[in-house]
Amino acid sequence: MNAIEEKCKLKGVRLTDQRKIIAQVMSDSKQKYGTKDHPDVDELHKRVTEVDDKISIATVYRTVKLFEESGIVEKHDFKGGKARYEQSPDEHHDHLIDINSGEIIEFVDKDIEKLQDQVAKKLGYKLVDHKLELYGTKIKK
Amino acid sequence: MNAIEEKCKLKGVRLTDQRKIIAQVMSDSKQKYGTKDHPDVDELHKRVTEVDDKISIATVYRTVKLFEESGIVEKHDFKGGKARYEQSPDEHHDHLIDINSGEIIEFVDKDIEKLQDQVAKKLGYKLVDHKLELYGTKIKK
DNA sequence: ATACTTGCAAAAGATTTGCCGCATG
DNA sequence: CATGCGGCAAATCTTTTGCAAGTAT
Repeated sequence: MNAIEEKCKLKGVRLTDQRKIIAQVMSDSKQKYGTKDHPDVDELHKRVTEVDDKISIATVYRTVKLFEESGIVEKHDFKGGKARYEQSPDEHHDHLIDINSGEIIEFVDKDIEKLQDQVAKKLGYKLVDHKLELYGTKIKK
Repeated sequence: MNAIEEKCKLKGVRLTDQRKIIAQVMSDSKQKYGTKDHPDVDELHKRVTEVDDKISIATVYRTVKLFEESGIVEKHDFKGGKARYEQSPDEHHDHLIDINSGEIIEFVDKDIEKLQDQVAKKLGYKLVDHKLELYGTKIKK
């Protein structure tokens, strides 16, 4: 059983055949597709229909939303207009997006995180969430 | 003449009556509406039609896009689905969004900026752009 | 039985575009 | 005159939803 199914069980999210397939595809996106990708709904639908071509795109939308509300997957609104998803990571990370290739590199920087907390506090706020996206071009060596 | 009109002239963007009104409304958003707001297209249209009720929402869309492509205004995709705009600031800043009130606080943190550059470089990238949004709740004292 | 799921198609919300008359250089 | 601009409505794109039928508990 993949990690997403595990979490569904844990959170009491019912696992139907369709949801299992979507869970599998999202889990696979780490292993199968080179650099871990962050597929949008269209891409997910394409992949799940390779397993079962009866699954409608509405179900994919409903399922990612359900998973997101249960904290099982994360939604990102990178530039481009379509929401993109990834399995919720064990520990938070941010993203650097290659503006030429679209490739996404994940990174963690504890110092930045700490500074964010401090900035929020200084402004009189408790930090609840944050979004950090870096956009860059590859340096040729 | 307001700052947006100035920039249009500088960049050779033709100033029609409609564009002047939109430029004025965007410039005013700093002064007139309490905390500087970052209005979406609907809100802009509402304000613009108070001056000239013939202006269509398509024109507002076309104009903010034009202004954005000329670097005169900045577009933000905060949570909420609709793009929001602000006059391009003289110096870059990031945003803290109050998740209860929707209020937006602008801030600059040079240390965070520096770290972002370093992170990108370490990953083999030249930083071209970035987006940092903090979401928080007000601390009561 | 009862409540939840799904597929389909229609609806909704944000944004863009084609067309055609109008304005501006 | 020639090119660009704006208004309107229709089109597009992503996402959501109503409904009726199917599935799981």
